[in-house]
Amino acid sequence: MIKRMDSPVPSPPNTTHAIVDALTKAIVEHRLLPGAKLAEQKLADHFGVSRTLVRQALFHLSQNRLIRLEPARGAFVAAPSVLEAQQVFAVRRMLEAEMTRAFVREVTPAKIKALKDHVAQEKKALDRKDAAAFSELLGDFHVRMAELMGNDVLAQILGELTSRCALITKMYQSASAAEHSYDEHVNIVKALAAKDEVLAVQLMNEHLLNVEKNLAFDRKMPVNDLSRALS
Amino acid sequence: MIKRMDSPVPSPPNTTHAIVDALTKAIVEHRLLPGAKLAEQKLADHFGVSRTLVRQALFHLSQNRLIRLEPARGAFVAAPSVLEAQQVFAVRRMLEAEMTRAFVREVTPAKIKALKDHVAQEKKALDRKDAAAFSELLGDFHVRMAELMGNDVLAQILGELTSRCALITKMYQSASAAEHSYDEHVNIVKALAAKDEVLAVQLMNEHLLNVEKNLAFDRKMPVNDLSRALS
DNA sequence: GCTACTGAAAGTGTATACAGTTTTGCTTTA
DNA sequence: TAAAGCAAAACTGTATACACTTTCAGTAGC
Repeated sequence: MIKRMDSPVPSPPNTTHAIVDALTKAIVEHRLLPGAKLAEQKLADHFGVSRTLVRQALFHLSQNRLIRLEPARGAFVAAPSVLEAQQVFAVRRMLEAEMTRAFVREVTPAKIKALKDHVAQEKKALDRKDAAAFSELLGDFHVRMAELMGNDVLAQILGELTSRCALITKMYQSASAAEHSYDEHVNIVKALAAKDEVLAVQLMNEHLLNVEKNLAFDRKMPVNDLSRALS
Repeated sequence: MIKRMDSPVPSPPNTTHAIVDALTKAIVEHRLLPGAKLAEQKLADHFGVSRTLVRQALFHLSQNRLIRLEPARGAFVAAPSVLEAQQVFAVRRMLEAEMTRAFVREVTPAKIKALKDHVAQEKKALDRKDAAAFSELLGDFHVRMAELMGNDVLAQILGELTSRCALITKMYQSASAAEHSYDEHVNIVKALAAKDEVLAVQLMNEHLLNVEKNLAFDRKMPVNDLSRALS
């Protein structure tokens, strides 16, 4: 039997993880809307497993704050409040300002190239109007920076925060406000390549503030149903 | 079936959470040493519940990185590598530098008083040589700052990071290096009260660097057994 | 017509059963 | 004696069973 060499953060190819991924994707891509109920048996039927594995997946998602578990009532897609959204963004600004500073200090051509490649992917998704891929890539840009710094802990935390932001953004974003983000990423990479620490940090900070400011914090989101979203 | 009323936690929201808390405490207080195996049935017997609840608790702990889950082999108390320890501290420095900056900007007498009260508690634990309580209070100082800023997201992330640091510190700390931390907390609070942003940030940064520098990154920790640690 | 009850249906929380894997300890063999 | 092999024990992974709670439809009462 063959033993796999797993990456530092174990991403087992087990069923639970597959369910987590599928649900995460459905939630951040807004196929499952905030407030939607996630009934265990229905999910179990859909994925062809028992409730046991579904429950494990739901626990994971609740720790990532993508769903809410209400005792004896079940799991619901999270509907982050305005306050929570602002707190998430505040934490991201704290983390990413310092991350950007540190990035400039140990920047290399290879790292810049990796970021440019990523931004190029963003452009492609934007051009072909693939909103879902584009949105995911926008979040991944920040995770990519953390990975390039070689800090797995940072990358994981940022990954969780960007997932939450994806949900928040989808909930509150006024139409087509995301396109500016691409340009801002381009400018951030330029500043990083020029090793301009002050500018890079400022651009990153403004970028995050812009994303937050473009949210329309006065929406009410509807609830939709489960089987359609996953099919 | 017999429901046990556990003395330490008066009214836990649910049983799983009580198990998580008990194990977290045992791990960060080093009654369970890194590498120790956590067998599900033994834990279930100890807590008087079925394996189901124990498994839920173990999942939570693995997401907090306090334990490692190896497929088909079971759960083991985490033994953070030197690299991981450095990454955790790096993230804390990033977060807490900015947190300190923000704290100074919206400091109030009430917040200073809260921090002074906390530091006083640290002193009491130090004086009565209660190492476990002292260690926990040292971590809580940073979480308390986040809470006082009213940012729950930040507080939760810092809580997880300080838990990991508690484990790391216990693993690698050379004897009695923790006492400096108390003095450093005192000085940080002074700088915050004086609204000296630059000094406060510098002190916080140096404090975190000191904690990290005092670690002896050349230890090997033994493995111990389960039933004794929880009794 | 509208609210208050009631019982069935659906759903969650926990325990248990069972299959497959790993570990262990004994026995065999060179 | 030490290494290899093998079977039993222990343990994990998943499914299922069952008790208890919530939800909901339908009915009685006003």
